[in-house]
Amino acid sequence: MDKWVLIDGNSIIYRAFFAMPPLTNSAGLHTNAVYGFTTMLLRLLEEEKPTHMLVAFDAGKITFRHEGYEDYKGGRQKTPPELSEQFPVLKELLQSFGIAQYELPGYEADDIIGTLSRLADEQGVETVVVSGDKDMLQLASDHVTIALTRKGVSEVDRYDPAEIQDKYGLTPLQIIDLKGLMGDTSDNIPGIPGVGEKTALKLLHEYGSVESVLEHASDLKGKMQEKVQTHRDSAIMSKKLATIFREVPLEKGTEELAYSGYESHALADMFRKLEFKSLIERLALPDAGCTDNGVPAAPPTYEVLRAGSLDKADLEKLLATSESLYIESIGDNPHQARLIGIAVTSGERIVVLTYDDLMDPSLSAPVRTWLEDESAPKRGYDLHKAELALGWIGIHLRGITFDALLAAYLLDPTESSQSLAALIQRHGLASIQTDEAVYGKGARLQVPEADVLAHHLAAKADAVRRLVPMLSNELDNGKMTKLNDELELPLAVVLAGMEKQGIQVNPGVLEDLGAELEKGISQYMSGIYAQAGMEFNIGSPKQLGEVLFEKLGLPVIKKTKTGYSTDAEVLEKLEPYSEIVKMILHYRQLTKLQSTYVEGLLKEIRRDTGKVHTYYRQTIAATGRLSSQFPNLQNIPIRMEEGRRIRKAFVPSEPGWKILAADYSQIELRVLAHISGDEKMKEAFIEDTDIHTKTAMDVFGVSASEVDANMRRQAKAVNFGIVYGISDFGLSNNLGISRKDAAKFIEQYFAVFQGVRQYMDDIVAQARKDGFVTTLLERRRYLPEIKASNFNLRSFAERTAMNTPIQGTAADIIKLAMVKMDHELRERGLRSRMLLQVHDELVFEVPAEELELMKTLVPEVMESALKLDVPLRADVSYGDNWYEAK
DNA sequence: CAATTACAT
DNA sequence: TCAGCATGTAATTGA
Repeated sequence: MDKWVLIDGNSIIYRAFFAMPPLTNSAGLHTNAVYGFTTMLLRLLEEEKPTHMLVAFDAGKITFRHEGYEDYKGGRQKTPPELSEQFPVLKELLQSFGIAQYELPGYEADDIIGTLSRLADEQGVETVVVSGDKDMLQLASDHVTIALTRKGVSEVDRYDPAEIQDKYGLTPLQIIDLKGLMGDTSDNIPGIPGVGEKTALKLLHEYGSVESVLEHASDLKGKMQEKVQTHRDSAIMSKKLATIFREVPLEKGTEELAYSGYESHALADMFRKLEFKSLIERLALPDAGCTDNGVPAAPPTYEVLRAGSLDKADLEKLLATSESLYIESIGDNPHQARLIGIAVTSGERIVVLTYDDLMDPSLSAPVRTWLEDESAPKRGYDLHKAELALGWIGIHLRGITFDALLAAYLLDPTESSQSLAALIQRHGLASIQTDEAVYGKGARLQVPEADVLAHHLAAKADAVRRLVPMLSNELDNGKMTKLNDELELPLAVVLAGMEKQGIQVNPGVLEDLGAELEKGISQYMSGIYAQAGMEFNIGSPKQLGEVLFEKLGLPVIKKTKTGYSTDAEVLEKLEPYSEIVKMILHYRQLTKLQSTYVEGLLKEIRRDTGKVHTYYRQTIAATGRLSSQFPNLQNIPIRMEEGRRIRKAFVPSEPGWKILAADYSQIELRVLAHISGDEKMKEAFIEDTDIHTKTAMDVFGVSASEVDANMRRQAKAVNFGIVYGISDFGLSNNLGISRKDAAKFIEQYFAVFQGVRQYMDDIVAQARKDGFVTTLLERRRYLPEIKASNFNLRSFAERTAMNTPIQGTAADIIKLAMVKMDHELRERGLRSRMLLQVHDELVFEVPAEELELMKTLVPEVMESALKLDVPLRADVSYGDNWYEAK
């Protein structure tokens, strides 16, 4: 079976250029676009295994489209020279790959591809068209799928006609009509001014084509009719321009597109010229001067030793001079992860112990001693996870001095992958085998034979050894060394301690609650069935939608991509129409509590200890917050009484002890007051007044006694909005007022808190200038999209620029408090234990005799964690369980 | 595996 | 004109 892959060369190289960071070889030649293109090619070759392949290019500037419309592609930015110089390089590279390329004067790449895809259709050949241009969707058919690049170049979304129908409700050919109506700024196709994608789709769903829309123009309402009438010609011309010409007189036969694999030497030479070292290794291409084919690239320079092959003294010596270690465990939940081996490097010597080796005291005694030796420095990757995996088999990891995962997270917390493989790639190190290749995946996951495992772990430990100095250096450049060494690294140890300690959960409480919930659920269920007049799966939004909107004929408020929306917001609006709606809301509430919190939590309780052990992830949230998994203990209900009762199940693990909780009051607004320096806001906190009331007073210009509940509520919403990076739309949604009123509100707010406005303006400007924002402790977040031309992307980045320093600094502060608190507990020899962190709250279990001390110590530590221009405040409470500690 | 929904701060 | 408030995890459904 033949398989064709047709690539829109211009489109892809353009995308690649803008998606990749700048890259040059030592001769100063820019190579980023070619590099991006190449990675995409390699992926396609692997995934599609084409028998025929073609990269089509636009030839020259003038095409037949200019004959009717001179401004076609007018107003386009000139191609930057950094990109132009890469075109000839790409063409040369394609030659080395042995991939056909084609261009024809007077036609665009689209037309060439359109013509070939028509041939493919006629001959029934499976074909994939690769482009960054949505126009190409018009070529989709039973045999032709369109792969559109998504965010960068290596990721693509594939579309066949069914998916186009799903996404747009259009046939492939109607994509042309879509363009005819909405136009395309990048090609300077006008369409109908004022008609965007939404409107165009609505029209097409109604009338089917541009021509039909024009015919029925008189049916349209007011403004819309006017627009369509005045721009009839434009619409027709736009449609013509958007139509891909599929009858190009090709001079090439399809047999010339045959692809039979690349010749390693030619490709290797090309890659060397471009200095794509990682690709040479990835494809195991031959070294220069190496005559025969298939010689593996750059063999590892290190020596892999098994524990058994070293005598004790030799092993101890190696450990004493260790540079890095890698500890491997398999499984998502580190508390249940299976430890499978450890590798320790010292220069070019790497010793590996498998799990069995580690369980054999005669082999592993020195290693165990070393792992637990606080004074023996350890540099590794994800040692937090490792500490847990080791902890559960009775080995206490001590002396962590560097963690490549943490460092990578600090360097760029939004990077999509912080996996070791990704770090290796980003730093241009020799790539290693994927875990999937070594361990398999899913059901076939298994630990390989010891020798294979040893080599894999050695490769990882070696990579860590090479990464440490690079990452360290990068931290230094970003002024984050202190943040790393004094906050995140110590915190990782504190977290592991809290997690190993766990929190006691009383299953009886949950079971009783579960039984009660069950009763309520079945009552609501029968009520809902009765109202609906049928039984159906209430948990299925699809079935629920059918019942509500078709059977019962309730008005449709909002739609999702797949059907009717049935979220709480919609249901609340539907409440007046039918009794059933309220029952559904209650039913949802109860089933959520039942499945997530009662059943979910019960499943996580350890049989032996009666505790749950969450896992705090320190390298996930872009702002620096922690996240919690297995189970998530950061979203246990509190607002609604029914849910709040879940907290009664969280109890002290020793008789007579209490649960003590302390939470920061308004930490984010205090942080904002500090970093913005806004005098009014600082004053509010210094005087310790209720911030929302104070805001209401100032914004509405009334006295404290005149602030009613509604005014305070609105002020509170504005304060929240401010923290999130406010927009009039967001606020209007939240308060249920018009956008205009919301805008007025914000204006009044800023008139009062001028320092806040100044801060918001400054931080966005700064983000635009530097490309990133920072917290008080220099935690960094990059915001490349702040320069995007797309309004949504840019707005999102702007809000993030406003929010991240606030939320991130709040995260810094509580992390500091945790490290200090841990220190205090040890220093003072207290038995109290820190158990949980919930963003602005810390939870402890405390023996009776320490209660009085802890009631003052905990808030003291929290409030003094970081000195700001406004005081920090923490409120303490305690009780026999988490519910009582309120 | 993506989409929807809902819980927390 | 368009579109739309920050950060997460988890359960469930259904392709």
